[in-house]
Amino acid sequence: MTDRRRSPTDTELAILRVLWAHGPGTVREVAEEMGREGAYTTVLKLLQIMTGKGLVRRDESARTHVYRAARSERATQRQLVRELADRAFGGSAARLAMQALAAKKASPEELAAIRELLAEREGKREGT
Amino acid sequence: MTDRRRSPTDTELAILRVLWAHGPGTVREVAEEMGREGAYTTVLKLLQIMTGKGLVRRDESARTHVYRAARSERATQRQLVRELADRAFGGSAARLAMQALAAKKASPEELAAIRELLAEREGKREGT
DNA sequence: TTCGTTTTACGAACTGCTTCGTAGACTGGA
DNA sequence: TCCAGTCTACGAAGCAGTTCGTAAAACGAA
Repeated sequence: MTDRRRSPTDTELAILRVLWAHGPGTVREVAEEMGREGAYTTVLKLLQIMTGKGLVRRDESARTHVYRAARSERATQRQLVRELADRAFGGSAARLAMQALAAKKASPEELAAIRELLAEREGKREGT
Repeated sequence: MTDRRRSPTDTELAILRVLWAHGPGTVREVAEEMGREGAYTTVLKLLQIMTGKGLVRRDESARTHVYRAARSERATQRQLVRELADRAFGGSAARLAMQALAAKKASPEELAAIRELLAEREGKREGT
Protein backbone atom coordinates (compact mmCIF):
# COMPACT_ATOMS: atom_id res chain seq x y z
CA MET A 1 0.00 0.00 0.00
CA THR A 2 2.39 2.67 1.12
CA ASP A 3 5.31 3.14 -1.19
CA ARG A 4 7.88 0.43 -0.78
CA ARG A 5 10.41 2.37 -2.78
CA ARG A 6 13.49 3.62 -1.02
CA SER A 7 13.59 7.36 -0.82
CA PRO A 8 15.92 9.39 -3.00
CA THR A 9 19.38 9.98 -1.60
CA ASP A 10 20.82 13.41 -0.99
CA THR A 11 22.37 13.69 -4.42
CA GLU A 12 19.32 12.32 -6.12
CA LEU A 13 17.19 14.85 -4.33
CA ALA A 14 19.47 17.63 -5.48
CA ILE A 15 18.89 16.55 -9.05
CA LEU A 16 15.17 16.23 -8.56
CA ARG A 17 15.05 19.73 -7.15
CA VAL A 18 16.48 21.04 -10.39
CA LEU A 19 14.00 19.09 -12.47
CA TRP A 20 11.08 20.25 -10.34
CA ALA A 21 12.17 23.87 -10.44
CA HIS A 22 13.09 24.12 -14.10
CA GLY A 23 11.13 21.35 -15.72
CA PRO A 24 12.58 18.57 -17.87
CA GLY A 25 16.17 19.02 -18.95
CA THR A 26 19.24 17.44 -20.46
CA VAL A 27 22.25 16.22 -18.54
CA ARG A 28 24.08 19.38 -19.42
CA GLU A 29 21.30 21.64 -18.27
CA VAL A 30 20.91 19.83 -14.99
CA ALA A 31 24.64 19.83 -14.35
CA GLU A 32 24.90 23.54 -15.07
CA GLU A 33 21.94 24.35 -12.90
CA MET A 34 23.60 22.45 -10.09
CA GLY A 35 26.87 24.28 -10.62
CA ARG A 36 28.59 21.02 -11.37
CA GLU A 37 29.47 21.45 -14.99
CA GLY A 38 32.81 19.83 -14.37
CA ALA A 39 31.14 16.71 -13.09
CA TYR A 40 29.20 16.10 -16.25
CA THR A 41 29.61 12.35 -16.36
CA THR A 42 28.79 12.08 -12.69
CA VAL A 43 25.46 13.77 -13.24
CA LEU A 44 24.91 11.58 -16.27
CA LYS A 45 25.60 8.45 -14.28
CA LEU A 46 23.28 9.59 -11.53
CA LEU A 47 20.49 10.25 -14.00
CA GLN A 48 21.02 6.84 -15.57
CA ILE A 49 20.78 5.16 -12.22
CA MET A 50 17.78 7.22 -11.26
CA THR A 51 16.13 6.15 -14.51
CA GLY A 52 16.70 2.56 -13.50
CA LYS A 53 15.16 3.24 -10.12
CA GLY A 54 12.17 4.94 -11.66
CA LEU A 55 12.92 8.28 -10.03
CA VAL A 56 13.13 10.02 -13.39
CA ARG A 57 11.94 9.22 -16.89
CA ARG A 58 13.83 10.03 -20.01
CA ASP A 59 12.87 10.90 -23.52
CA GLU A 60 15.31 9.24 -25.88
CA SER A 61 13.65 10.33 -29.09
CA ALA A 62 16.39 12.83 -29.74
CA ARG A 63 20.06 12.10 -29.52
CA THR A 64 20.34 14.26 -26.45
CA HIS A 65 18.08 12.66 -23.89
CA VAL A 66 15.70 14.74 -21.85
CA TYR A 67 15.00 13.79 -18.26
CA ARG A 68 12.03 14.66 -16.11
CA ALA A 69 11.06 13.82 -12.55
CA ALA A 70 8.84 10.77 -12.35
CA ARG A 71 6.99 11.86 -9.24
CA SER A 72 5.81 15.26 -8.15
CA GLU A 73 7.66 17.30 -5.59
CA ARG A 74 4.61 17.18 -3.36
CA ALA A 75 4.38 13.39 -3.44
CA THR A 76 8.09 13.03 -2.74
CA GLN A 77 7.91 15.45 0.16
CA ARG A 78 5.03 13.49 1.55
CA GLN A 79 7.02 10.29 1.39
CA LEU A 80 10.02 11.89 3.05
CA VAL A 81 7.87 13.31 5.81
CA ARG A 82 6.26 9.96 6.43
CA GLU A 83 9.63 8.27 6.59
CA LEU A 84 11.06 10.76 9.01
CA ALA A 85 7.94 10.48 11.15
CA ASP A 86 8.39 6.73 11.26
CA ARG A 87 12.10 6.85 11.93
CA ALA A 88 12.21 9.48 14.62
CA PHE A 89 8.74 10.51 15.76
CA GLY A 90 7.06 7.22 16.51
CA GLY A 91 5.11 7.51 13.29
CA SER A 92 3.38 10.72 14.32
CA ALA A 93 3.49 13.33 11.59
CA ALA A 94 1.78 15.74 13.95
CA ARG A 95 4.64 15.57 16.41
CA LEU A 96 7.02 16.09 13.54
CA ALA A 97 5.06 19.15 12.57
CA MET A 98 5.29 20.50 16.09
CA GLN A 99 9.04 20.08 16.17
CA ALA A 100 9.28 21.79 12.82
CA LEU A 101 7.29 24.72 14.08
CA ALA A 102 9.34 24.94 17.24
CA ALA A 103 12.64 24.65 15.44
CA LYS A 104 12.62 27.71 13.28
CA LYS A 105 10.73 30.92 12.98
CA ALA A 106 8.13 31.03 10.31
CA SER A 107 7.13 34.09 8.36
CA PRO A 108 3.74 35.68 9.09
CA GLU A 109 2.47 34.33 5.78
CA GLU A 110 3.51 30.83 6.68
CA LEU A 111 1.94 31.08 10.08
CA ALA A 112 -1.26 32.28 8.50
CA ALA A 113 -1.20 29.41 6.03
CA ILE A 114 -0.74 26.96 8.83
CA ARG A 115 -3.57 28.44 10.83
CA GLU A 116 -5.76 28.14 7.80
CA LEU A 117 -4.78 24.55 7.22
CA LEU A 118 -5.49 23.82 10.82
CA ALA A 119 -8.91 25.44 10.66
CA GLU A 120 -9.72 23.40 7.61
CA ARG A 121 -8.77 20.23 9.38
CA GLU A 122 -10.94 21.13 12.30
CA GLY A 123 -13.83 21.63 9.95
CA LYS A 124 -13.32 18.24 8.37
CA ARG A 125 -13.17 16.62 11.73
CA GLU A 126 -16.63 17.90 12.58
CA GLY A 127 -17.96 16.58 9.33
CA THR A 128 -16.72 13.08 10.15
CA MET B 1 27.19 27.36 13.78
CA THR B 2 24.66 24.74 12.92
CA ASP B 3 25.71 21.23 13.75
CA ARG B 4 28.25 19.95 11.30
CA ARG B 5 27.79 16.40 12.51
CA ARG B 6 26.27 13.91 10.14
CA SER B 7 22.90 12.69 11.26
CA PRO B 8 22.44 9.21 12.66
CA THR B 9 21.70 6.52 10.11
CA ASP B 10 18.57 4.40 10.20
CA THR B 11 20.10 1.70 12.30
CA GLU B 12 21.74 4.15 14.62
CA LEU B 13 18.44 5.88 15.11
CA ALA B 14 16.82 2.57 15.97
CA ILE B 15 19.38 2.09 18.71
CA LEU B 16 18.98 5.63 19.96
CA ARG B 17 15.24 5.15 20.16
CA VAL B 18 15.79 2.27 22.56
CA LEU B 19 18.19 4.28 24.69
CA TRP B 20 15.82 7.23 24.80
CA ALA B 21 12.83 5.12 25.67
CA HIS B 22 14.45 2.87 28.27
CA GLY B 23 17.40 4.86 29.48
CA PRO B 24 21.03 3.69 29.50
CA GLY B 25 21.56 0.02 28.82
CA THR B 26 24.01 -2.72 28.00
CA VAL B 27 24.54 -4.24 24.61
CA ARG B 28 22.41 -7.18 25.59
CA GLU B 29 19.56 -5.04 26.79
CA VAL B 30 19.56 -2.91 23.69
CA ALA B 31 19.71 -5.94 21.43
CA GLU B 32 16.83 -7.61 23.23
CA GLU B 33 14.74 -4.48 23.17
CA MET B 34 15.27 -4.28 19.44
CA GLY B 35 14.32 -7.90 18.98
CA ARG B 36 17.74 -8.64 17.58
CA GLU B 37 19.16 -10.88 20.23
CA GLY B 38 20.68 -13.07 17.56
CA ALA B 39 22.62 -10.14 16.19
CA TYR B 40 24.40 -9.42 19.43
CA THR B 41 27.79 -8.64 17.95
CA THR B 42 26.20 -6.48 15.31
CA VAL B 43 24.58 -4.30 17.94
CA LEU B 44 27.85 -4.25 19.84
CA LYS B 45 29.73 -3.10 16.78
CA LEU B 46 27.15 -0.43 16.08
CA LEU B 47 27.41 0.88 19.62
CA GLN B 48 31.19 0.92 19.40
CA ILE B 49 31.05 2.90 16.18
CA MET B 50 28.44 5.22 17.61
CA THR B 51 30.70 5.80 20.59
CA GLY B 52 33.43 6.81 18.20
CA LYS B 53 31.06 9.20 16.46
CA GLY B 54 29.93 10.69 19.73
CA LEU B 55 26.35 9.58 19.29
CA VAL B 56 26.43 7.60 22.52
CA ARG B 57 28.63 7.59 25.59
CA ARG B 58 29.63 4.54 27.51
CA ASP B 59 30.40 3.80 31.09
CA GLU B 60 33.27 1.33 31.22
CA SER B 61 33.61 1.22 34.97
CA ALA B 62 32.04 -2.21 35.11
CA ARG B 63 33.05 -5.11 32.95
CA THR B 64 29.75 -4.90 31.13
CA HIS B 65 29.67 -1.47 29.56
CA VAL B 66 26.60 0.71 29.80
CA TYR B 67 25.66 2.95 26.93
CA ARG B 68 23.53 6.07 26.93
CA ALA B 69 22.47 8.50 24.23
CA ALA B 70 24.79 11.48 24.00
CA ARG B 71 22.16 13.89 22.78
CA SER B 72 18.53 14.26 23.72
CA GLU B 73 15.76 12.97 21.55
CA ARG B 74 14.48 16.48 21.18
CA ALA B 75 17.79 17.85 19.94
CA THR B 76 18.20 15.00 17.50
CA GLN B 77 14.71 15.45 16.14
CA ARG B 78 15.44 19.11 15.68
CA GLN B 79 18.53 18.33 13.68
CA LEU B 80 16.70 15.81 11.52
CA VAL B 81 13.91 18.26 10.86
CA ARG B 82 16.34 20.97 9.90
CA GLU B 83 18.13 18.62 7.54
CA LEU B 84 14.97 17.49 5.86
CA ALA B 85 13.85 21.08 5.52
CA ASP B 86 17.12 21.93 3.82
CA ARG B 87 17.12 18.90 1.58
CA ALA B 88 13.56 18.96 0.36
CA PHE B 89 11.74 22.10 1.46
CA GLY B 90 14.05 24.89 0.44
CA GLY B 91 15.11 25.30 4.04
CA SER B 92 11.62 26.18 5.21
CA ALA B 93 10.66 24.25 8.32
CA ALA B 94 7.25 25.86 8.15
CA ARG B 95 6.55 24.33 4.76
CA LEU B 96 7.73 21.02 6.11
CA ALA B 97 5.28 21.41 8.96
CA MET B 98 2.48 22.09 6.56
CA GLN B 99 3.22 18.98 4.56
CA ALA B 100 3.35 16.98 7.74
CA LEU B 101 -0.04 18.26 8.78
CA ALA B 102 -1.50 17.59 5.37
CA ALA B 103 -0.01 14.13 5.12
CA LYS B 104 -1.62 12.38 8.00
CA LYS B 105 -4.50 12.88 10.33
CA ALA B 106 -3.62 14.14 13.72
CA SER B 107 -5.46 13.30 16.89
CA PRO B 108 -7.60 16.03 18.51
CA GLU B 109 -5.01 16.31 21.26
CA GLU B 110 -2.27 16.86 18.75
CA LEU B 111 -4.29 19.42 16.86
CA ALA B 112 -4.94 21.24 20.10
CA ALA B 113 -1.26 21.19 20.96
CA ILE B 114 -0.40 22.60 17.60
CA ARG B 115 -2.97 25.34 17.88
CA GLU B 116 -1.54 26.22 21.23
CA LEU B 117 1.99 26.30 19.91
CA LEU B 118 0.84 28.47 17.10
CA ALA B 119 -0.90 30.90 19.42
CA GLU B 120 2.23 31.12 21.51
CA ARG B 121 4.28 31.94 18.47
CA GLU B 122 1.86 34.66 17.48
CA GLY B 123 2.19 36.15 20.90
CA LYS B 124 5.96 36.19 20.71
CA ARG B 125 5.85 37.79 17.33
CA GLU B 126 3.85 40.69 18.73
CA GLY B 127 6.30 41.09 21.55
CA THR B 128 9.19 41.51 19.14
C1' DT C 1 35.47 12.13 -46.04
C1' DT C 2 37.83 13.73 -42.00
C1' DC C 3 38.13 15.84 -37.68
C1' DG C 4 36.73 17.99 -33.46
C1' DT C 5 32.76 18.18 -30.39
C1' DT C 6 29.04 16.30 -27.88
C1' DT C 7 26.77 12.69 -25.98
C1' DT C 8 25.82 8.05 -23.94
C1' DA C 9 27.55 3.89 -21.80
C1' DC C 10 30.28 1.38 -18.82
C1' DG C 11 33.34 -0.07 -15.39
C1' DA C 12 36.62 0.67 -11.69
C1' DA C 13 37.80 2.85 -7.43
C1' DC C 14 36.49 4.73 -3.12
C1' DT C 15 33.65 5.57 0.83
C1' DG C 16 30.39 4.62 4.45
C1' DC C 17 27.10 1.41 6.55
C1' DT C 18 25.92 -3.11 8.12
C1' DT C 19 26.63 -7.78 9.31
C1' DC C 20 28.93 -11.50 11.18
C1' DG C 21 32.72 -14.77 12.42
C1' DT C 22 36.42 -15.30 15.41
C1' DA C 23 39.64 -14.37 19.00
C1' DG C 24 40.87 -13.06 23.49
C1' DA C 25 39.81 -11.52 28.22
C1' DC C 26 37.16 -11.95 32.32
C1' DT C 27 33.91 -14.22 35.67
C1' DG C 28 31.69 -17.48 38.63
C1' DG C 29 30.81 -22.08 39.92
C1' DA C 30 32.04 -26.97 40.42
C1' DT D 1 42.20 -25.18 39.08
C1' DC D 2 39.29 -25.90 35.20
C1' DC D 3 35.41 -25.02 32.37
C1' DA D 4 31.35 -22.98 30.44
C1' DG D 5 29.39 -18.74 29.71
C1' DT D 6 29.64 -13.76 28.81
C1' DC D 7 31.71 -9.88 27.15
C1' DT D 8 34.71 -6.70 24.22
C1' DA D 9 37.52 -6.05 20.21
C1' DC D 10 38.64 -6.54 15.60
C1' DG D 11 38.69 -7.53 10.86
C1' DA D 12 36.68 -8.99 6.64
C1' DA D 13 32.94 -9.29 3.53
C1' DG D 14 29.02 -7.39 1.20
C1' DC D 15 26.32 -3.72 -0.46
C1' DA D 16 24.83 0.89 -1.94
C1' DG D 17 26.03 5.44 -3.32
C1' DT D 18 29.24 8.52 -5.58
C1' DT D 19 32.87 9.94 -8.55
C1' DC D 20 35.47 9.84 -12.53
C1' DG D 21 38.23 8.04 -16.53
C1' DT D 22 37.72 6.09 -20.88
C1' DA D 23 35.54 4.28 -24.89
C1' DA D 24 32.34 4.37 -28.50
C1' DA D 25 28.70 6.37 -31.19
C1' DA D 26 26.50 10.33 -33.41
C1' DC D 27 26.74 14.75 -35.37
C1' DG D 28 28.14 18.86 -37.98
C1' DA D 29 31.36 21.65 -40.34
C1' DA D 30 35.11 22.12 -43.45
